[in-house]
Amino acid sequence: MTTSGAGAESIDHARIAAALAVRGEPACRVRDVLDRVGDKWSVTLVHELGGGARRFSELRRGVPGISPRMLSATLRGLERDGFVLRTVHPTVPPQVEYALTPLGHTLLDTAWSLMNWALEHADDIDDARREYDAK
Amino acid sequence: MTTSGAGAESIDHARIAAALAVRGEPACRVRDVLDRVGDKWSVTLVHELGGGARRFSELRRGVPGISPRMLSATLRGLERDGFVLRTVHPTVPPQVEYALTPLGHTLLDTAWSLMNWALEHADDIDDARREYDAK
DNA sequence: CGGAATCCGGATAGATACTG
DNA sequence: CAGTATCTATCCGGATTCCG
Repeated sequence: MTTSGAGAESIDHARIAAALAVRGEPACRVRDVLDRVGDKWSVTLVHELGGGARRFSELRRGVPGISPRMLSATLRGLERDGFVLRTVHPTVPPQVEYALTPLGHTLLDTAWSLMNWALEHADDIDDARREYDAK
Repeated sequence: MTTSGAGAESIDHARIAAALAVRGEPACRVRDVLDRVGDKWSVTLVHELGGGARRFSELRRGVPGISPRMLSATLRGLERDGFVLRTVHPTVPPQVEYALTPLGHTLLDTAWSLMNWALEHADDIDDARREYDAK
């Protein structure tokens, strides 16, 4: 058993099991976080904002393929959960800045560890797929 | 130990950015992993298998709400990526066991750190939502 | 027991056009 | 510039039924 660095020291196994068992419960944000990590743009945007505050159109350029609709909707969700702070500067033309909150930065950290795991094991996954598909 | 889940020590920022930018690329399993973590049953099943090998109907009972269709499909996906080993015992009636591979265990470790983060910050998220919704 | 096949509804997300 | 509105395609996942 690899008792690796973070996450292994004090996992509340029972609470995680309970959190996974149900959706939409009050104290069970585990499912919400997994859903968010899995949605199409949230992690990408959080990652982008990890480099510093960005404006709407900067994000639009920095995240190729995202539509204004999804950019707006995803940012609103991130803002609602307290991961992103939205600041409107009352200028003409209007200027809106998005930045990670401290909470958003901790999310980015754990997302990084997940993505880093994915990079480290990408070859293993590819190998397994080739072997599986060979049959 | 090769990987510590903390994620702060040697993140390949550039490769992660590249991996997030595109979907379905050869070496970019980052997106695949995020999608898998976000899908409805994969993490739950991996978590369940973390407790030891299980048979199909054991999983069906152990994971309330899952349909045989999604159980089968999710297990096949996990098997294809090398996270789960499927063993058929040629008995009557047939008996099939699913177990985590070593790779699957490392996935479970990183998933744990993510879920643990979610548990730790569930209150923060709830607070942020209440504040946001108040407006 | 351990699935596969089929059908179907709701959510997710893309494209496009328009506005303060 | 920073979004919203609408319309639509797609896909995920649930229910049901059947098979080896």
